[in-house]
Amino acid sequence: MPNVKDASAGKPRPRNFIEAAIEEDLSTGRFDGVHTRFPPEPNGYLHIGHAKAFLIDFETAEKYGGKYNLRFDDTNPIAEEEEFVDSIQADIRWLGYDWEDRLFFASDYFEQLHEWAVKLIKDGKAYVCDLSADQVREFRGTLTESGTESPYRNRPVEENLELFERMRKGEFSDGAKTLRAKIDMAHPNMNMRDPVMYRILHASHHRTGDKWCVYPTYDWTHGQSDSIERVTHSLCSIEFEDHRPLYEWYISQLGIFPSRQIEFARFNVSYTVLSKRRLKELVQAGHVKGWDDPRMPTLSGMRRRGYTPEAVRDFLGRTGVSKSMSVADFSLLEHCLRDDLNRRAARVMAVLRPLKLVIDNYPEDKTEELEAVNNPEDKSAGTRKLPFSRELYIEQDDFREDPPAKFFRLAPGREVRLKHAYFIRCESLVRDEENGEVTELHCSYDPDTRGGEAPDGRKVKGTLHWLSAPHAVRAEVRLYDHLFLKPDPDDVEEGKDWTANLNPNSLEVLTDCLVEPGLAGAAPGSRYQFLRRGYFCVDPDSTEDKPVFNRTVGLRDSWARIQKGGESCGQVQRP
RNA sequence: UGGGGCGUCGUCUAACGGUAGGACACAGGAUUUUGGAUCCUGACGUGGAGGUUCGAGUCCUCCCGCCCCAGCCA
Repeated sequence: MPNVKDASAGKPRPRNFIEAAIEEDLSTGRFDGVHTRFPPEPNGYLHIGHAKAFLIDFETAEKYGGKYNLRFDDTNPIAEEEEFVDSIQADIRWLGYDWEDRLFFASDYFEQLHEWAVKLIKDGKAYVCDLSADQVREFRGTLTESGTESPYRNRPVEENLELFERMRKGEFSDGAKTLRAKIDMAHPNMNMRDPVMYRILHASHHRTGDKWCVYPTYDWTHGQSDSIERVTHSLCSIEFEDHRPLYEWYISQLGIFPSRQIEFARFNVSYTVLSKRRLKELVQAGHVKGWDDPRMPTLSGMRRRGYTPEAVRDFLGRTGVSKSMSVADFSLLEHCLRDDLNRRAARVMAVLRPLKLVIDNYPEDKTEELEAVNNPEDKSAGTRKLPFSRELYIEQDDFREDPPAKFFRLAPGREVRLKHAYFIRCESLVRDEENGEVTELHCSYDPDTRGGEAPDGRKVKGTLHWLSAPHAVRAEVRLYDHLFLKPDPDDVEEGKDWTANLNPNSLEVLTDCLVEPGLAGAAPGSRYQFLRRGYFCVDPDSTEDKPVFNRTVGLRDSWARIQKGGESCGQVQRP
């Protein structure tokens, strides 16, 4: 299994409340092993919140030497599609997990579930109800008032059996009847007020086709599926806590393997939203380009953005497992990303907003090759040759005609180092006659500083990245920032909704960037560190002659912080 | 004003009834051929009030606050 481990791997992880419960079960003999499951509904793409959930399911099983299943909870044919069955598996595999031969579908248990429903009917524990959806709601009562029993509640067993059979055959229209468990309409827990077990749905299911006209509800399916698979600990999110009595009721009425449901808090991340409904809205309203838009918290979006499975797992592992409301800091994710990428990403140079620079005392027709290390954190990554010539490009913001305090970069009369190359001094500049903007810098270089070191021992405060004009390759770079302006997207003024917090600048596309010649034709998914800028990943939109890069995460930028003054930051990334 | 759950630095989390610790974030410094990385330092917390105890984040009582539930969604 995924043994790659994060920095925190060595330290003994304290036991969380789930592990404490499991150890209790093991010591009392309630269970003699641990078997878990991840039960996604194939109705959308997985996001980081789902990842947190299956990480808990899978790693908990592994910790106790047990197995885990992947089971699709496909009980609602109207919402579910084969496409998601595939994407969900791909996303889980991407994070490094393998359920081996334990891939299941709740729909595999439809026949068994039906038999059990018949048993409950025969036991007088379930009945066919003719109330409409609206009536069922009215009869259910409210949070503070108990409900009213359905007039169909005491139908004879034989009649229930016959009606249920006819429901199955499709003799009734959608919604005309339901099969309900007979529990207690006055129960303080709404879930126990005669919950619906089956609804009539003349819909085609992605796996069972048109075989069924009745489909089981979540409550009637989940616990029994766990039981069939002999899942010991059915870990789920906290909103199912008040479903537990029902989960246990069904299992005990049936007298089958008693899986235990344990709930944990849902996972949230600052500056984003994690509900399928909202994610869908972002896609449909065109706020993002699709489910795999690199700004999306979906696993497919994060993958495209260049996030590594190791960093994502590290992030998820560093955040807690508890029952209290939790919002993980996006900055922790960024930290995990930088930590991982710093060790493995090859360094290259890329100029995002080019400013031409001519070295007047460098021979016009000369080109030389300079050696550059690929990764100072990993000597085994080796070195590469970089072409250097008289005409170069540097970053626009690496030059200031009138440098502010603490600005260490290039300015008139100043000397800086070109990374891996030479010391250069700015001698003069050329302006655009119309608007007065600086369009070109003229510099001199010191041939004795080849490689970046001065024999006389003099120092420079700044080191810039650069590209040889005739050798550079054109590229498109997409810069991403938080999707929302506030840590909590719901933090809006009266009358406005979460979309008011959408960050209008979450994507900035730069089309005239330049990168090292070695990056032409880089394979989609390849990751690099653009020196002094951040970590970037090749996007699938890349073409033979024009690579496209996504900024995964910027480098920590203490200069940006100085410029911003005391104002706290972390959210604003500018190259 | 029904039921269920949850409250420890800004965030996520530790702490047999015995010095409230760590990580991220933040602030300062050292170092540096990336204003990166690395290293050092600092500031910041037990929702509140009582009670038990030599001693309470931990035990008891009351209060306050937040989240979930009235789908034939999951």
